[in-house]
Amino acid sequence: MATRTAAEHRAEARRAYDAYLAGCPARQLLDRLSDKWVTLVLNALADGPRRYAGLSRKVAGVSQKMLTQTLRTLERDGLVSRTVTPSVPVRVDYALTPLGESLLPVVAAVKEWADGHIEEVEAARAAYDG
Amino acid sequence: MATRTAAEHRAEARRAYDAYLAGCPARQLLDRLSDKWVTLVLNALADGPRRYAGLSRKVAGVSQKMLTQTLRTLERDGLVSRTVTPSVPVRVDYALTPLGESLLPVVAAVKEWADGHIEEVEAARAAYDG
DNA sequence: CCGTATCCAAAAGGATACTG
DNA sequence: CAGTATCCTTTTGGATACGG
Repeated sequence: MATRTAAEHRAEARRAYDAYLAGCPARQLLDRLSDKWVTLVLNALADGPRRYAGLSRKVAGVSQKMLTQTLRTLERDGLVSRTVTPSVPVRVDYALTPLGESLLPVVAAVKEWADGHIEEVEAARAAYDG
Repeated sequence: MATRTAAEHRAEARRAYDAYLAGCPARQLLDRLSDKWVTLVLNALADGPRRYAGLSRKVAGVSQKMLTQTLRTLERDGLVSRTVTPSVPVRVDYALTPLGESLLPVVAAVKEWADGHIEEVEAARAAYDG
């Protein structure tokens, strides 16, 4: 039996990790949800459908590229619906799907926690830095 | 009064956005929480304190660099405590602080949602791609 | 109005080597 | 055991220009 090098050990560990990821889609989904634009866009759709320009205003500072990219991903994942009205100019409405609605309370809770505990966090930072 | 160029408009909008961010620390905190390693490490500490190596095993695939960086940030933000026992070799324990405990249900809910809805998301993706 | 396409700078993050 | 330091690749994401 051949001696195994450290590099071979590492390569094997990495394959095992990749396999685990492939076999655990929930981990990948968790990574997806851990995106700031996802959280912000879902929260922006909390109180009803919005048009593209409306979202762009609500989620201040988001670039066209990131907004479109995030919306496409959310649509593909079944969290957001996209409705095109073929007027001139075209009108596009985004809304939470039932699946997206089921996620909303969760991401809203994250936002609320941030709102409610920012002062404690800042105090901790000041203590740590000082 | 001078005519304002498009570039100047953009620059002003960007300053306004930056100012808003500076005045809204909750937004920055939300961005922090929207980090996959943060979610994973906090969940890894859910059932009690863990040592560095233990966390490294639990959060499979995390590099030393990212684990240390995440732990330092969480410690600075007051979410995780770091306890050094000066034995030989040294022993370091990480645990959730009360503040971290208050956040745990929220991030645990995100994880649970991912676990419970991954099949629906994958079905949506298949429908979107097909 | 609602995007897409491209380029490019900045940041994230893994690999590796080394230390108390 | 629990890191730190460095290099270097990959990814992210903003700016800009253009199209249906």
